Amino acid sequence: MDTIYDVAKAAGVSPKTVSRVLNGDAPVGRETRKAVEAAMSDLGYVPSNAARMMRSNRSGLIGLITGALSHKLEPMEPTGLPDLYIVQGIQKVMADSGKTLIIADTGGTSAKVPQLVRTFLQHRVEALIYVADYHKQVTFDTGAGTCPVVLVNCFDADGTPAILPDDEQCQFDLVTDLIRSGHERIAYFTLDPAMVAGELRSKGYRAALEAAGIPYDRELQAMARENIEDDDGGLLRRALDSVLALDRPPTVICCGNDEMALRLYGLVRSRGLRIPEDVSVAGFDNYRAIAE
Amino acid sequence: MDTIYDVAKAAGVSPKTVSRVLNGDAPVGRETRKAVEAAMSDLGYVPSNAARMMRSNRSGLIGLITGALSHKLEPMEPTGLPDLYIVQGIQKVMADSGKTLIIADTGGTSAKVPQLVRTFLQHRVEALIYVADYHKQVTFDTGAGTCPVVLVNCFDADGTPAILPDDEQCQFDLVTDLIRSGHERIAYFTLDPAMVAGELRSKGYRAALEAAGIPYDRELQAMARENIEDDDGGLLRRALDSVLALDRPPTVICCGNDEMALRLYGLVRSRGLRIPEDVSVAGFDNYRAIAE
DNA sequence: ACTTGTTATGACACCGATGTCATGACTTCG
DNA sequence: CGAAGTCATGACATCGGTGTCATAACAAGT
Repeated sequence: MDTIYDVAKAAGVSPKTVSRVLNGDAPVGRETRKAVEAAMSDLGYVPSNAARMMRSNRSGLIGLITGALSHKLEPMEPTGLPDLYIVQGIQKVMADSGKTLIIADTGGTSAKVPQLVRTFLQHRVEALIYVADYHKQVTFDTGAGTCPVVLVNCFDADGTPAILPDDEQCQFDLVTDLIRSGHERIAYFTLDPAMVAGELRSKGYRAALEAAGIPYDRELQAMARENIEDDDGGLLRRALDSVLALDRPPTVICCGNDEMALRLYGLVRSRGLRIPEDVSVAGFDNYRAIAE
Repeated sequence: MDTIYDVAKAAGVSPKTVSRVLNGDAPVGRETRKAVEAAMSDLGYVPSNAARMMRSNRSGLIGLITGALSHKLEPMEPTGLPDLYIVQGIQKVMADSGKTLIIADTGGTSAKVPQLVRTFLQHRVEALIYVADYHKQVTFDTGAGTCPVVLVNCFDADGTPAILPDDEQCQFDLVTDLIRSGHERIAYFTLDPAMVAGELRSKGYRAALEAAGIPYDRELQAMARENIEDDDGGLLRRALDSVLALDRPPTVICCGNDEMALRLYGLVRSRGLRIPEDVSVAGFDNYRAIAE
């Protein structure tokens, strides 16, 4: 692998001039530039990022830590925009802005995170991004490092910059839409209350009802958590039966996430009800696979 | 960010000794080592990979180019082990062996590849891995670079090292298994003949029949390509009808991939046939999502 | 006791780029 | 016409580690 010196010699100029051609940070004579460019392509020269970085202190690297790669094996996610999509979007933006993204997967266990952070710091990443698999609170420790961190789909107690889905607003919009379509009896099956998204969406749900002047009916809201392993779906079934047994059953049921909606869909039909004539089912996350 | 010199000063030793502690490439006195380690953790020292690499010429980076991230948006893949799984596996191996994986996504268009390769070469990756979305032939140009390349799920004309699924052997094994289970009339619905995997699997299919002494019946093999956009499923339907109309219809139908199997499954049932009493359906790729 | 070998350590150059400063040629303006 | 400014270029130090070699202390073998 040849260096900037080889190029300089081939072009009959000084290394610094080659550097200037590379970076365009200072004027270079037309003829000189052409000679240098010719030499570079002749030799198949590729500048070394390592050397460049040593002097300029800009690595051009962004470290991304996530579990998106591994947990995609289980197509079931608690809730939210699938993190793989987020990773994808980030990758695209980085490529466009000339940064190189280093992706490390936690493999599901957050125990590996410090090790991964360390590796990234060794590569002097300019920033660290942590993408959580669903909206939640985390603690993310860079270990005394002073590297900028951005949390995506999660937040911590220290006020680290974070990008979060606006669950409350979205749920508000969804319910408002339903009301506008003529629904008045709107049930809402919530997620595990420990989940941040669930709480926020509940707020959005109630706010939308209030805004439309529809009284909040406790009986129309039920916990039907889905992401607990030993839940065989009984909660969801009981929740469905209880709202259907009401004097004024709901005309639409909102689910905490799409996967719940999918299962509810099956349950409703097995009760002999038609969708959407008898009752509608609304999801939230809009998985592409499930939407199909 | 402090350097090896700061650590050396704090520990009262020479920089080289710190380096030795870091790399363990030469004996270091017990006391000295302890002092250095204390200094390192005191200062929160993280070695710079860039500097290390300059001298030692080992970047510890592996470049991976794929479309796995982006095309996962469409859960439908022509055939084969989903490449995301492959990427995942590679990531795991790399992490274990102390290498850092840089992943770049092509975003679906291979036009970006040269640019990505260039970026990776700038980072002086120790090897390049290209993971194709399905078993096929490609041309992968490093642009005069002398970087080791490994192709996964694809191959090129130059004999570049490649890791490929053994489609022929697998199909052979599958059909042999079916024969062992008592099947004799085994239909095979192939993929687009332009696909490498399809061809190989056909060979495996015929080889298995031959090995078992079952004559190959042309009428039991039909092309029912699935991955052509404007194919509305008519090919598959016609293929099914034609084999069912035979004097001795098949007792099992092998599909070129799982997705085809899934659709066939639906078609067969809509014909009023029971599975597996009347006819069995065998897939190939074993998608986890679909298997469920 | 003397050579040889091993252990522990430091001095110094070097990897390949870029930042800083210097220099020479040429313009421009009062 | 001389001072000041711009353009094009090169010399040289420097970033933070590691490879090479030198050196000193001490143990072991003859």
